[in-house]
Amino acid sequence: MDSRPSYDEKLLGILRASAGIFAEKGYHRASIRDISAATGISLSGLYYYFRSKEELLFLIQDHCFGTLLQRLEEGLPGGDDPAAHLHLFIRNHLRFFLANREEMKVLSHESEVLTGEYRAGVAAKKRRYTERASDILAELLPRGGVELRTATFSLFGMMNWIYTWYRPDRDGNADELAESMTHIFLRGCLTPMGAKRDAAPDGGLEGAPSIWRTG
Amino acid sequence: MDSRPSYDEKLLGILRASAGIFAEKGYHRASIRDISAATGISLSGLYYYFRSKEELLFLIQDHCFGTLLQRLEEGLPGGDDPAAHLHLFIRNHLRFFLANREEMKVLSHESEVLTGEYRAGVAAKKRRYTERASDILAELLPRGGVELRTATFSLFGMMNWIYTWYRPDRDGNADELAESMTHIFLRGCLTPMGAKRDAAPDGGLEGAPSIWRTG
Amino acid sequence: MDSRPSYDEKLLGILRASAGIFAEKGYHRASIRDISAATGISLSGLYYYFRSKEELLFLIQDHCFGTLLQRLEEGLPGGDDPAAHLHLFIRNHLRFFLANREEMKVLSHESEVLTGEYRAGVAAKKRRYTERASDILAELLPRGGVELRTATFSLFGMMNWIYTWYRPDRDGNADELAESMTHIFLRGCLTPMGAKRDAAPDGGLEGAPSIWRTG
Amino acid sequence: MDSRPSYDEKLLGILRASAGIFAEKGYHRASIRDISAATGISLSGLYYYFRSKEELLFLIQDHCFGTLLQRLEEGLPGGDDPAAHLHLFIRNHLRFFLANREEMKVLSHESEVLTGEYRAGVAAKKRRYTERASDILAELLPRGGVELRTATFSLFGMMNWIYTWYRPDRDGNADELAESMTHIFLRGCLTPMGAKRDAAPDGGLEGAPSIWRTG
DNA sequence: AATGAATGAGGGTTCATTCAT
DNA sequence: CATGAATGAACCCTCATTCAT
Repeated sequence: MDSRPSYDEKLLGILRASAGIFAEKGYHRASIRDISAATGISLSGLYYYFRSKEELLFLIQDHCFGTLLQRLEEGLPGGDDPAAHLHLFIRNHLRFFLANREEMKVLSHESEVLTGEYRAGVAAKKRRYTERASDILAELLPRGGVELRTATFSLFGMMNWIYTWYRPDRDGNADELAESMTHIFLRGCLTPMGAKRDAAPDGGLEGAPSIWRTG
Repeated sequence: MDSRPSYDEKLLGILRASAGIFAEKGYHRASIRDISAATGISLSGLYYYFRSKEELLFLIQDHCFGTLLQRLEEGLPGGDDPAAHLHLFIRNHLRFFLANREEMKVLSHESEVLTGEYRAGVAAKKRRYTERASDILAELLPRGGVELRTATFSLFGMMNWIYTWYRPDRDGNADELAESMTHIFLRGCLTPMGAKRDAAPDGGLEGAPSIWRTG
Repeated sequence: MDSRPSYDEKLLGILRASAGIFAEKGYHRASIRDISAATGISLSGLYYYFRSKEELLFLIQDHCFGTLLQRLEEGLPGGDDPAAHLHLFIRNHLRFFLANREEMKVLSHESEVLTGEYRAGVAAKKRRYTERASDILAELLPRGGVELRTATFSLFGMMNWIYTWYRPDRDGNADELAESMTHIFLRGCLTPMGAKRDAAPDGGLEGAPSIWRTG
Repeated sequence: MDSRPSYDEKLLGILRASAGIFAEKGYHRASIRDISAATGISLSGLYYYFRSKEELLFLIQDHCFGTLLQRLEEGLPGGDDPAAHLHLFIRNHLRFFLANREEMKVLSHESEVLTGEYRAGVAAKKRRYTERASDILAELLPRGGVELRTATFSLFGMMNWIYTWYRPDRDGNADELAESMTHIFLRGCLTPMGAKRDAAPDGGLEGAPSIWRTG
C-alpha cells in the first residue's frame, strides 16, 4: 500500500487549488506564487505539472468541461420527451455547477483568456456541449417561436450567471434551481409551477421531481 | 466659439476608449499604457483625469449605471400593466446594452474588481437598479411560482450573458431581443410568440411592439 | 492702506510653509504638490516665486542662515570674556533654533542636497558662521587641550542634534538649554552647575542667567 | 569546498553596498536601480533578499544597531568606575562609527524614514542602546548638574554629528576622538587634557589610554 | 521530482516642470 | 500673477519563467 499521492492525484489537487484562486482573484490577478502558497509546492516545482500559467488554466477548463460532458452522457439516456431531456440537461449542468462552483466560475468568467491551441481545445468541447442543448431545444421550440440561438444562449445565460448571485443558504439546491429554471425557460414565470401541463411521456426522467412526470 | 473639447468631454472620451480596452483585454490585462496609446494622451497626462486605474474603472461603471438608471426612469412612465413594465425594463436594458456593448461588458464582467468606496458606490446603484426589476417581478409572479430572487437573477443572467454571444449580424436588434427574452421569461419557450395572451390593458406601452398590445 | 500681502510677504509665507513640509517629510519625499496644498497656491503658480525645487530649498537655507548670522552680529557686542562670548553664541543659536525648529531642521538635515551655486552660497554663510564659533573657541581652549576642529564640531553636534530629541514640554527653553550646553562644553558634566568658577568679567552678558555673572 | 557566497554572505554584501549608496545619496534619492548597479544583481533579483526598499533600510539599521549593541555588551565588563564606563561606551560607539561610517550615517541620518513594525523594531534597539548611556550618566551626574536627558542627548549629538564633518586625515582616529569627547563631556573644554583628575580606581579599563588610569 | 536563486519585461504611479492662456 | 492641462523621466515593485542543482 502506497499512500503517497500519484502524479495524477497531485495534479488534480493543483487544479482544484488553482481553480479556487482563479475564481477568487481572477486569472490575471492570480499569481503562480499564490498557487505555490496554496498548494505548498515551490514556485518552480509547479512547472513540473504544467508548462505555463496558460496551460494551467487550460487544464482546469478542459478537465472541467470533460467531466461536465461525461456526466451529461452518463445521465442522458435515450427517451423521446425533449422537455424531460432539457430538464435533465439543466439539472446536470446545475448539479455540476454548484458542486464545483470555483471551477465553473473559472469556466464562465475566464472563457476569453486562452489562446491558440488551448483556446481551440476548450472551444471544441464547449461547442459540443452547447450543441447538446441546442439539439434538445430544436425539438422543443414551436414554429414561429423564439430563435434557436437566442433561446440556447438565454438558457445558458440564466444558468451560468448563477456564479454571480447564488447563495446556498438562500437559493435552494441544484435540483430545485434546475426545476425553477426549466420552468421559467419552458413555461415562463407567469405560469404557476404546479400547473398541469400537456401530457408528455416520461423520457428517462427517473429521479426527476414528480412535477415533470405526468400523472 | 471654442471648438476644443471641454474637460468633461475629454473625460468621457477617455472613459469610452478605456471601456473599449477593458472590454477587449479585461481590466487586469489592460494597461494604462494601452489607454494612453488609445487616447493619444500621455501616460502621466491621464492621471489628470483619474486618480488610479481603479478609479477609472469606477468612473466607467458608475457613469454606465447612472445612464442606465436615468434612461430607465425616463422611459418607465406610470401604468398598471406589470407585464408591459417588465417588457419596457428589458427593452431599456437591452437597448442600452447593445448600444454600449463595451461598457456593458465591463459592467458585467468586471463587477468584482472594485474595492472599498468605489465598490460600494457602484453596488448601491446596482442594487437600486436590480430592485426596479425585482419590484416589477413581485407584481407578476403568481403564488406558488418561482422564487423572486431566482426569477430576478435568471432574468439578469439571460440579459447580461449577451455580451458573450451576441452578434449583430445574426441575432436581431435590441428590440427584437427584448421581445424574445420577455417572451421566454414570461411565457416560456414552448409558447408560440404570436399566441393570443390574456387580455391586458396597455400599461404605458406606447411604442412597444404591437404584440404586447392586446387587440 | 493696502492689506494685500506683498511679493516678499508671500514668498516668506511660502518659505515657512515649505520649511515645515521639508522638515516633516524630508526634502526628497516632499513634493511641490504638498507645498501647493499647504500654501493654497496652485502648482504652477509657485514657480513664480522660485525657479525650481532646489532653489526653494536654497531660499529657505539661505534666509535661515542669513537671519542667524544677522542675529548673531546684533547680539554679540564687543567684550573680552570669550567664555561669555561663547555662551552668547550658543544662546543665540539655540534661541533661533528653537524658535525656528522647522527651518533649522531643514538646515541641519538637508545640508548635502544643494548643488552648484546654491550649495556654494549656503556653504559660504555656513563657513562664516562656523568660523565665529571657531574663533571664540580658539581663545578659550587651553594648550594641550582638545583639537579646535574637534571642539568646534562637537559643539555644533551637541546643538544641532537637538532637532532629533527636543521636546518643549520636557527639555527647558532655549536659554536653559544654552546654559546647560555651555556648561557641559566648557566645564563638563562632572562639574556641578552652581559651582563658583574662576572670576571672569561679564562680557556683555546682560540678560544672561546670573550664574554667568560672577558675583 | 564550496567558495560560492552563501545567502547570508550575499545579503550582507547587499546591505553593505546599499548602506554606501544610502549614505551617499540619501535614502529617498537612492534607487533600487542604483543598488542593482552597485551589487551587480538584477533589479528584480534584489527582491529575493528583501521585500521592499523600506525593509532594506530596516535590515541595514537593524543589523547595524545589533552589532553596535553586541560589541557594547562584549566590551563593557563589570567595574565600578562610571567615568571609565562612559569612556568605554564612547570609544565603542566611535570605533564602530568610524569603522562603519556609511552604515552609521544611514543610522543617524535616516532615522525617521522607517514606519510601522520596522520603525518599532529599530526604535526598540535604539532605546536599549540609549539607556545604556543614560544609566551610566545617571551615576555620574552630580546633584544640581545638567539634566540627564539633556546630558545624554548632548553626548549623542556630539558623537553622531561626526558623520557631517569627520575627515580621517585631519581628525584623529576613533580612540583619539573618543578620548577628546569623553574629556569634553566630563571635564569640559576649559580643562587641559593632561590634568590630574580625582583618583579613580580603574574600572575594567584595560587598553584605555593612560590618561584614564590613575597613576 | 523538486527547489533556490535569479531575471527581463512590464505594471501602476509620482514628480518636477512647462506653457498657453 | 496665476492656473489648468499636460508631459518625460523615473521610481518601486510584481510576474511568469528559467536553470543549475
